[in-house]
Amino acid sequence: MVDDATPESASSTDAQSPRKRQARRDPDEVKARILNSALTAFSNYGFEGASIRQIARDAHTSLPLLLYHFGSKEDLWKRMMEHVLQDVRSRFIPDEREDLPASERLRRYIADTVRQFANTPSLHRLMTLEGHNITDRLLWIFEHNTKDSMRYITRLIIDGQKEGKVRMVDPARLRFAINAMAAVPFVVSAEYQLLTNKNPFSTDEVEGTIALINQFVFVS
Amino acid sequence: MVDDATPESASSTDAQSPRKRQARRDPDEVKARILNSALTAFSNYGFEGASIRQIARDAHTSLPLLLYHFGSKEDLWKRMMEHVLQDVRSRFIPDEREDLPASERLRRYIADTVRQFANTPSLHRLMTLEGHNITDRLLWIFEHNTKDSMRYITRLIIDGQKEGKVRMVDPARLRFAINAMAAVPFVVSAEYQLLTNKNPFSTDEVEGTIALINQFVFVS
DNA sequence: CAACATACTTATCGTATGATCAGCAAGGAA
DNA sequence: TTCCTTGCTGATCATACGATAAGTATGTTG
Repeated sequence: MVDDATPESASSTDAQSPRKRQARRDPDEVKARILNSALTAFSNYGFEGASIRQIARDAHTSLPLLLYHFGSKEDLWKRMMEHVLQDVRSRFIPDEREDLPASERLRRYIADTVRQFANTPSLHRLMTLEGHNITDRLLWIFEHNTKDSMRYITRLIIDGQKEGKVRMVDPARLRFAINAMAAVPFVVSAEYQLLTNKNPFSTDEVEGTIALINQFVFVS
Repeated sequence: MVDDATPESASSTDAQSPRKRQARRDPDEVKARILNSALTAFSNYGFEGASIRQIARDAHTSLPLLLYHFGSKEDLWKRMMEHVLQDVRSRFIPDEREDLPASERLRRYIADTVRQFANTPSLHRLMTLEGHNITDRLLWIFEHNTKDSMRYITRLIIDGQKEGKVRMVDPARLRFAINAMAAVPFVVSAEYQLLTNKNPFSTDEVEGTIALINQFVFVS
């Protein structure tokens, strides 16, 4: 799982590692630290606001080494994005169990999505930061993630509506609403905390958010 | 109204202006241009990502003049925020008509909020950019806007629930959900357009968004 | 051992950033 | 007419930015 907060990461020099033992210098470790720092920085400050110098500093490395491993700021952004999306997918897609009715799979998707954003609030922040303007980076996200995800959930909504379980509203609009409600408490967590005196990441709040979305989406 | 796109602004050298006619040089005009450019830049790139040099350039002025009028980047941000919040309030608060039931006022609040975000998507982008971290700027927004707004709408929700018109869910959570659904289509408008091939700012989409939120909030 | 690739460092590039200061020009008030 | 405030410009500051080049260790492979 992507670690959103701490720079620590599992070493790849473990016994079961397939590659030959690489003595003391392990580039994968510093790369992982850089990717984690990059996630924090890009999601906090946006692409142009983030400084790869600062990212290198946070990862306890130097700027030239960062650029040696990742080439450029743009490339670092993409590698970071691939890293975090791969992590998302690894915990998501498995639920293709065709034996479940669509509405039930939608219910699971909602819960997974909320927990996903709770675990990795940076992800949705990244998409929010890019989502207002058509840039190369938005198109990149769209091709690598959004498009497939959208297709999948639209299917679920339509099938769930046929089952009579899902409220009859425009699927695209509903998907946006689900995403919005699932993400916003974590994206603006500080504001949430100021307003409600509650930690949106706590189990109670996460479950409450899921329950609210379910109330909206499914017909009673 | 705050103009989110064009740098043009109404001149204050009109005949009805109370201040003495000020010859050719009118600082208010260039100040207005700067504020509009600042809104665009800060909401696009975040506080640290935005460049006051570029803002000055967009406003057809120089950096020293910008700093002469606004002092510093931080101060410009605050003046810009005051400017946009004042504009929001001027089109909002009037609906304090006590003769209407709370649920009806909530219905109006929802429609106003959606249209507000459609008119000034930058505003919510600004709050999203600040909302994840407790900074001086977030606290500033909180004190100057969020707190009062929250108090007002929480009242409406609770009263609406007493009237039996509003779904019985936690008021704070409901407010966040309303805000999220009202804002997100405009905040990530480019993504919205890519996914749905529809313009979220069009009248049809705005009204559709309002209708969806109403379906969720009010009991049938 | 020699040859070579990989990981990394130091020094430096040109440019952009936020900010300051001295000076100037154009009113309005005395 | 003199003075003073206000609006504005040009030059310049130290610092930060993304990026590159040259060189140095530390392996692994032949």
